[in-house]
Amino acid sequence: MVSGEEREGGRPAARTRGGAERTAGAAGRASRPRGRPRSFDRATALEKALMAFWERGYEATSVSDLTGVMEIGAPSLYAAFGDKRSLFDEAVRFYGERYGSFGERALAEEPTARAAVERTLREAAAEYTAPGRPHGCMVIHAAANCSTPEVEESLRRRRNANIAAYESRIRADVDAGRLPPDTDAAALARHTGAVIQGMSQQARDGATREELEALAEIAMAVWPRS
Amino acid sequence: MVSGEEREGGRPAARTRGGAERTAGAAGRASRPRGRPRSFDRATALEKALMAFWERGYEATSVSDLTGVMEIGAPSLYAAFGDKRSLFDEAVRFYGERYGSFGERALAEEPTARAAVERTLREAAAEYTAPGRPHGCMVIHAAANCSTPEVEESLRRRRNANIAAYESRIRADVDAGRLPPDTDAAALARHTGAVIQGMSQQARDGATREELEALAEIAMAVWPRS
DNA sequence: GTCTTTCTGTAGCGACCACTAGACAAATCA
DNA sequence: TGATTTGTCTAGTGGTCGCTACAGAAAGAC
Repeated sequence: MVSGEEREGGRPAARTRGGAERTAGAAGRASRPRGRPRSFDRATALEKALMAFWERGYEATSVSDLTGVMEIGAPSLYAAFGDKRSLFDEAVRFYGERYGSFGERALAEEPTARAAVERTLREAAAEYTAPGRPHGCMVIHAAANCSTPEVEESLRRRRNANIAAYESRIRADVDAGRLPPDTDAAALARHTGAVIQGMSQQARDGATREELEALAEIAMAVWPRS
Repeated sequence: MVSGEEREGGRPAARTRGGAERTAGAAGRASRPRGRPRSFDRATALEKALMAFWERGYEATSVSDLTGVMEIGAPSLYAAFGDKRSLFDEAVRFYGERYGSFGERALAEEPTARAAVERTLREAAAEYTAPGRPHGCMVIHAAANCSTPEVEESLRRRRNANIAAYESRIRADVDAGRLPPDTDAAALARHTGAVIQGMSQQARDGATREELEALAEIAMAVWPRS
């Protein structure tokens, strides 16, 4: 095939030929690609697929659904994106860059973990209910009921990594004295995660009873001191 | 058919003939059921089905999976339970009675909403991670990615009803003076729900941005006052 | 124009889905 | 002993799943 990249299964890899990277050849000779040009825009087709996956989840979105919303035939989909799994992975990556990065941004830009989490929660309320796109977080919802273990595992690791990111940021604030030294960083991070995806989701993802009990105890602090 | 009960589709309804309700006839004549007796215990088969649905969700649990764990043939399943939807509904009802009622019990038995919620959270940490059965809450997880709208709607109403129950109980405590009068009962109820199923899940179920923002603001109260 | 390359549309692959017809088995009733 | 009733077993049904072979269409290279 064109370049040396091949997938493990022997199927040819999805070729990418967007508007930007069409310089080819060895000596920088700017030649337009040979053969019949693609009749659809790859990026917008990917975004349509993302919306479908986000709305209905991985399993419940059939290739027929995808070709419908992307307005292309099945062979074009497979030529451009590989298979359903690869298209989903690429959609999740696109989602992470475009829609799901407000939490990381807050962690990077706010001076304290508290400010970062407060901003994250405020933005999540808006992001998760924004009009014109599916509600909620794609990473949290698209893996449920998934019968493909690899997809489930990949998304689970993303969620746990998010919680770990909160935890390390909180721990850094504790070490720096911006939070009291007796702060239970792990439990606090799990509380933040709980407000985002819930105790039940975390239990499915391997949290222990002790971890959930610590989360529950901290959650009680929101109650008024009478 | 045996009795007048028929389903709308014209298919015969699932007949129940467990160990307790085998008195039949008009004049209380205790006659054992005619015909070949069922070769499996309906209740244990239902519990096996419940575990499968709880573990994998509705869509991802095929009838083939069900007949496997229930150790019966497909015709026996359909004769005893109707169809996959009916079996799932019955399993959810069974789950609610057997595993998912600790929240309602706490609301009924504890003197204040605070105590009820505190106990519920503590018990949830144990229930959601109990060994020997699937982790997490079946009602929260079994509907995700579901391509059957009726199932999704039914479970969504259950979740919203749970939140409404918390809200009314909190409102009762506010009215009775056991909580400060400026308590935002709806937001507090949504916080409790959030710790159980998360902001994202609620956004999928129709919560508005304003509701989620109120939840986020209250969740910040767990942070230490420095 | 012809050749080569690449994409697209039709049409269909085998596998699995939820579900069931029909023959046989096992119980009660007479 | 039949006759009746009901459950189970075998072996499928039509439908959808993810995926693809193949022929034709549309571009550059010559």
